[in-house]
This record gives sequence, structure tokens and C-alpha cells, in this order.
Amino acid sequence: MKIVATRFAPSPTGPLHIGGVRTALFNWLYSKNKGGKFYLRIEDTDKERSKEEFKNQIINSLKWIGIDYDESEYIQSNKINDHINVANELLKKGLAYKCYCSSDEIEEQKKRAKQKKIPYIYNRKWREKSEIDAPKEIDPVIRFKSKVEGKSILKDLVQGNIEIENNTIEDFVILRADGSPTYNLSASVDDHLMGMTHIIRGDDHKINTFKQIQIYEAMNWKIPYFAHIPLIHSIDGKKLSKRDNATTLDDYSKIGIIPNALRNYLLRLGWSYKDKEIFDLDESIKYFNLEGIGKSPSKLDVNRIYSMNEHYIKNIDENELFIFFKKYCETFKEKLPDIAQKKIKNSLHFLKNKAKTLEDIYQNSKFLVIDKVQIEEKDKNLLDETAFKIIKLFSDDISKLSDFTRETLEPIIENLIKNNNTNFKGVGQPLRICLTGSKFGPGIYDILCSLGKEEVSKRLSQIR
RNA sequence: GGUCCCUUCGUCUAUCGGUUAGGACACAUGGUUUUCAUCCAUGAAAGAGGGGUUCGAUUCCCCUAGGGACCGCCA
Repeated sequence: MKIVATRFAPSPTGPLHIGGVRTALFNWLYSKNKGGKFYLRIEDTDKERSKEEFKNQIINSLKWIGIDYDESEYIQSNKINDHINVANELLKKGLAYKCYCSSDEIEEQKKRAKQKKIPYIYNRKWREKSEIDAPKEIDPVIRFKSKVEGKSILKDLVQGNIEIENNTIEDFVILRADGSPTYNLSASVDDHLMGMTHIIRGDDHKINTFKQIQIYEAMNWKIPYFAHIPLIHSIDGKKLSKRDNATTLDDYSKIGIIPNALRNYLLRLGWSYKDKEIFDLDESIKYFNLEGIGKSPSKLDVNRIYSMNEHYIKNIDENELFIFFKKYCETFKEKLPDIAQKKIKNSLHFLKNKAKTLEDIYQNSKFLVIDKVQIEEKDKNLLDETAFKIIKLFSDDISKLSDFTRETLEPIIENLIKNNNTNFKGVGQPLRICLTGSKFGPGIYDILCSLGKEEVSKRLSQIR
């Protein structure tokens, strides 16, 4: 039994979006599950639109979410000669032919088909025609001789058997007039050369698969297994496109989504394993299979990405979380000074409890590192004379404290409540406002202990 | 227009002929709490419609409707 080999084959003509990442993830997980290989192939044969920056973005996205690939990226344009050779071989075998139709002629036929509302399909005009009749001024394209009779069945691992009449597949171009190979040729040749056993890709490739299988058959190559996964739709029910907003990984990392969470979300979008929702990396690999992939397209739900993120923020190891946070700040906010890092790291255990994203942690941590407390205008009137009195008393009380912990602070606050005939809010709220500038924030003991005695005294003394 | 695919709560999904159709997110209500959250409990919420097959259909088949993909000398 041959070792399982899968690949992800994006074209670097735009930023990789979340649907592509899911395809990559499924391929990667499948090969990991089977102990196989996973490759990245950059399909950069569209010279006009392929950009180095997109290639880098693709590679970085995969890296960010934790998908690694065997060997180095396979650059399709480096293999063009192999593709051309196959085209020539097909030509020699009589399984492909030169077509001398001008683009104008083809366009004309398409237009006419549209007017008559009949499906356009190339009329195979040059399939049997002699080249002696060829117009000199036209560089021919090479077309593949598709089957014209009978039916083909694709045994799809996700969709089941798909049957199609062969005459609906036209004699597709495999070599352009300029001699360059087209997608269906290049992809088939590369997949064969790279030894792919399983091709897991979006639903939108289904018709291509019928073409590619014919190339395999013509060349007498072993046909890989195919699995066409349903597409991800945006909330309006359409296929995600590169032109949609907020669908690249960068967009999610920018708002403070962590890779583990997005990976888990993407895994469960269109795939399931019983009722299980949370899959750590090892579990993803252990349980992933093709049987769990659903047949219907699924909609992207940002809400769920947030809640998944919240779950991961609250549950992953704090050191790991801090590494994500640090990286996040460096990339999207500011490089944190060591002292700020230390303070935040020590406070992560309570900061994370109010956070859905790394951005939230960043916002929540601000009170720790500011020089001077700015009290929000709307909260100023909450500080009345009683409040100032209590703050003064509190300051006096803690000045005698050698040990500044929850245990030593609790009796102080309880006494204040009792002696001033108030409740916890009467003490906690003014303290919180004076120390953080807002009436919202972490628990009062978390604030006090994370700031420390000196900083608390300093901030309280600066009031008024 | 042609070909192909899909259809269970708002969303992601479980169910592989017999279930009070389950879970998760979101939502609502209540509780805990020290503000905001968290957390806990409870609730509302689904088989597109119509025919078959069957003792029995969400599940199998057909039709209709709706949605989607593809129909490039792009990938």
C-alpha cells in the first residue's frame, strides 16, 4: 500500500482566504492521520496575476495556523517543461490535437450560444480536420480529445458517485497558443509526478476532475482518490471569494484570534465527530476522517470564531497564551517593555477571564501599565465626599501593611464597610475608579494585588 | 440556458428505518458574584413542500421548490 500523499495547491493571485485554509487543513490532517505526506504546491502559472507577496502571505498563513509541509514548496512554474512534454506526448499518441480556431471565432460561437440560450461547448471542429487546411497566420492551441460517448463516474470520497455524460465535457485546451500549459494539464501532471494518492479540494473543482481523470487515463497513470469538500459560504450564501472582506487569516489575527481557536473552528466547519466540539491538535489528527465531512456548504459564523477563541484563551496554558499575546502586541500594537510584560504575565490569570480576544486582554491590561489614571468623565460624579473619605481611610490603613495580599486586604475593606455603614460597592467602586479610571474592570483584589502597595498608594494619593 | 451538487433549530452539526430529534454557539430568563464579565441552571428554537416504499420515515426512491458550483487560451 502506497503511503498517503496529499497537497494543497493555491494560486498566488490573491491573499489566501479562510476557505483555502480549511482545504489545506483537511489535506494536512488527512495525511497526518494516515502517517502520510503533505505538500504545498504554488500554482503560479498565471504570470500576469501571480505575485510574490501573495505567495509569502500563503506560506505565512499556513505557518501561523500550524500547518507545515514536507520538503520545500513546489513551484509549479518550474515544471512547465514537464507539462509541455506531456501535451506533446498526447499529441503524438493522437489523444490531443491542434485547433486553429481564432479567439474571435470562439467568442462568436459563445455569443451565439448565449443568444440562442443553448449551452456552449467547443464544436470539436479541428478534431478530425487535416492540418493541411490550417491557416498560416494562427498559432494553434492544443486541445485534449475528450470522450464523446458514454458516461463517466467519479467515485468521490465525500460526495459519493457522481455520474456525467461525457459529451458535456468539451475538448479542453491543454496548451495555449503561446505554448504554455493550462491548469488542467499542469495540475494533473504535477499531481502524478508528486505521487498524490488523495486529492482533497473544493467542490468547485468537480468538473475539472472529470477532465483530469481523462488525462490520467490517456497517460496510463494511476488515478488518485478524490474528495470534493463543500464550499464555505459567506453569510449571504455565496462562495467565499478573494474579494470578500475579513476572510483572510490576517484579518482574524489582527482582531486577536489565536491560531488554535481558528484551527478548531475551521475543523468543525463542515466536519464533525459525534458531538465533540473541542479538538486539540493531537485529537484533530487522531479523529480526522473523510467520512465526517458533510455534503452541504456551510456558512461562516464569526460569532462562533469568537466563542471558540474565548474558550481557548481561558483554557490553554498561560505561558502559551502569553506568547500569543506578546506576538500579537508586537505585530499589531506595540512592543511591550519588559516591565509591562512582567506585570501582564503575572496578571494573565484574571485578565483572560474577561477576554474573548487578545485585543481584549490588551485593553484590559492597560490599567496596569499607565503612568497616570485618567478618570472617565461619566464616572467622575460617582466620586462624592463619602467616597473620598473612604479612599483616604483606605490609604491610611494600607500604609501600615507590610504584607499586601488578599488575605491582609480583606479585613481592611470589611472594616471600612462596617465603620462607614456602607456595602462592598461603596468601597469597591471608588477604589476601582481611582485605580483604573473606570468603574468596569477586574475584581478589586485583583486590581490591588496586581498593582502592589506602592503603586496603589501612589495612585490614590494623586486623586484630587 | 446546460451539467452537477446540496436542503435537520438563526448558525455549526448528531441521528447511519423505530429517539420526548441530541449537542455546541448565539438568544431569553433566573441564580452566584464586587462593577463588567466569568460560571451555573432553565427556556425558546429544526427535519423545505408533495408523493411513494414500509408495520413504521428526518433517514430509502421520485417530483416540486429553494440554494449553490461549474460552464476561460484563470487557477
